[in-house]
Amino acid sequence: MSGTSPPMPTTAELEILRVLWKRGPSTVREVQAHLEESSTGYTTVLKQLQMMLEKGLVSRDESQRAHVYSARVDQSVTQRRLVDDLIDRAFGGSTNQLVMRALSSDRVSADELDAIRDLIDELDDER
Amino acid sequence: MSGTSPPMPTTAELEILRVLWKRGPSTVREVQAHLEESSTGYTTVLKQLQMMLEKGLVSRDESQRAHVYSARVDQSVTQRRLVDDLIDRAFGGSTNQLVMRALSSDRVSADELDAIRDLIDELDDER
DNA sequence: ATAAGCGTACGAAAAGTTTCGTAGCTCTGG
DNA sequence: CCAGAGCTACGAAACTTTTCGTACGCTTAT
Repeated sequence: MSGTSPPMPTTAELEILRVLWKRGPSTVREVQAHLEESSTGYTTVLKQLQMMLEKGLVSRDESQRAHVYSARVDQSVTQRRLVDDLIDRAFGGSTNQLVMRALSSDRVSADELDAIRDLIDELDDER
Repeated sequence: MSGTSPPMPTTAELEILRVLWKRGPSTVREVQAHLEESSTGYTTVLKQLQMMLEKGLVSRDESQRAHVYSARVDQSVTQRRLVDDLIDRAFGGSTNQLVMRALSSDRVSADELDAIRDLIDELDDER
């Protein structure tokens, strides 16, 4: 079988994945139009998508003249992998410390704190 | 003044910083000995530290034959920057979502959840 | 039928990252 | 005094990532 999961997306690849996650299957031109940094040239985006196909990060439908690309990796799984990677690289494997660091930033509203509290209560029950 | 803060550390640089944060000022050899991937060659570590000096990530004391390097960037500030960067790149700027994603991973113990709950209560009071 | 437009494929430049070989200096034990 | 060990400095190879130019094919509107 093919056990190996696709590699971690690079920064540019992640930007593209975010467009695909948000919009669903899209052509190169559509992806390019919806990139934040839409200054990125058309062929650049095309090339990126071709490389991402190679890596298994996206799939494509070639039945139309303009190929249609779809994310092949799940958003939540990818986010999880990125977070876990950062936890390992910068926090010595402690999820806890990452969360503390993220929360002590003064950008989280009271409502959001409530939502997190609820999640913690839920998780707590499971343990 | 010199407003510009040092650039974000790369993966290899972060590994070295982690040693310096943990051990305090160290020689190249000491850093190399304490790297997880201690298979890294001596001159590789030396070169890294020289580049990090150039970038302003570390400082060094040359009063001894074996130069002594110190982290010049704060651990918590660096962690914050890395987390913020990931929040922007992968979570559309939502600290909240990153925290939720990190917590729903089943690696956090009940005690740790308690600690986070306490932090949230504290933060909540401030708002 | 033909030029303009839009699409893919491909090669490769430019920049950043990681790694190490080699040269050369200084200190120390025999 | 001299060989060897230990250190720094430097250059450059091997990769990866990002970006784009160019070539070429298909479709269509005049």
